[in-house]
Amino acid sequence: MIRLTKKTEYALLALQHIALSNGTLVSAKEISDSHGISFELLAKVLGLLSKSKIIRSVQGVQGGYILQEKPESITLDKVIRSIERNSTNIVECSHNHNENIESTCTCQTFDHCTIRHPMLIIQQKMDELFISITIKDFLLNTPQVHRYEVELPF
Amino acid sequence: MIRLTKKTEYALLALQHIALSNGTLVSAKEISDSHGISFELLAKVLGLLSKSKIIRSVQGVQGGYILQEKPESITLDKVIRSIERNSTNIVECSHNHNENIESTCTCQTFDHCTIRHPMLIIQQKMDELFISITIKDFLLNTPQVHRYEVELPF
DNA sequence: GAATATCCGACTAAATAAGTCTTATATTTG
DNA sequence: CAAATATAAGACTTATTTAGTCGGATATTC
Repeated sequence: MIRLTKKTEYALLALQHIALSNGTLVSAKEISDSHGISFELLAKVLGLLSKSKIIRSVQGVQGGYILQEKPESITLDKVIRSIERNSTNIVECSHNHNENIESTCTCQTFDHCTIRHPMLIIQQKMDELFISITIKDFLLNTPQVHRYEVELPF
Repeated sequence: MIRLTKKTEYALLALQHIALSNGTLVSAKEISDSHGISFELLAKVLGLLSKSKIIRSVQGVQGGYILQEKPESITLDKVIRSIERNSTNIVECSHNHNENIESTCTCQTFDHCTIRHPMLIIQQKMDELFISITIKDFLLNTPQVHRYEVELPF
């Protein structure tokens, strides 16, 4: 199946929630409760988003998460690359085809692969699509509409 | 991961191979041998492509497969829908969101899902992308270039 | 009738995804 | 300082999906 993982889904849900929270810190608990999703799994996802500097975390009582980038600069591409193991590659070898790194490719037909070129084109178009979508697209046409009222870190 | 399955990869490989075979019947063995892939798995894939009328099969000695549609009308979308279990849905519920069928959706937040709308947009754009790519795109810039020499069934 | 090829379903194994649990660390509040 | 709350991180288990294999049936040609 061509499918975003639950982790990525939770990431988008969380980023939307945080973006709509008027620049205040939001805890993992608040997000998991309000969407009825696993707290532990969400926490892991938030950890990954922190590590890739999309959000910033504050520990301790009254701690939580806040965006570290503008919603319109957080692309779906960035989110997926933060969360999913093999980023956005649609076939096993596309990273080898793409970049000139030493191959750990198990594809037996690599040397005479006849679909390498068209696959690269598809890969490129998917990347473009994922780059064109941002968290800003998750803020309109949603149940709540909020506005930033406090100073944000960007 | 966002990834086409090996089955879909094999389907594209096979369709390219058949399209380049001058309208003659091609056996599963020929395709699996020439690309070094599992014969059994490929045979299964070819069965699915036959069932969805993308190719036509002929049993018996000298049997094999032939395209039943023009390369430019065999879209990646059609291929994926023939092969992959849940077609091209990027999240579990997008088919429920899309069509008005009775939901078997396990998503707990369905009734108040805040990312439903943007997800649908993404789904649509991916569908458009997959429809825009056809087997014709797999016939240029490949190692071999052939031309149809015999009458084809379309 | 033998050889070759598709057809089809059951089955196994490997890989990935999803979810849980535990412990550690940081920060605020009383 | 101690308790409470929140993130951080890694090990672990379970479920689901994907990949691959096997065996037997059917159709066609020679």
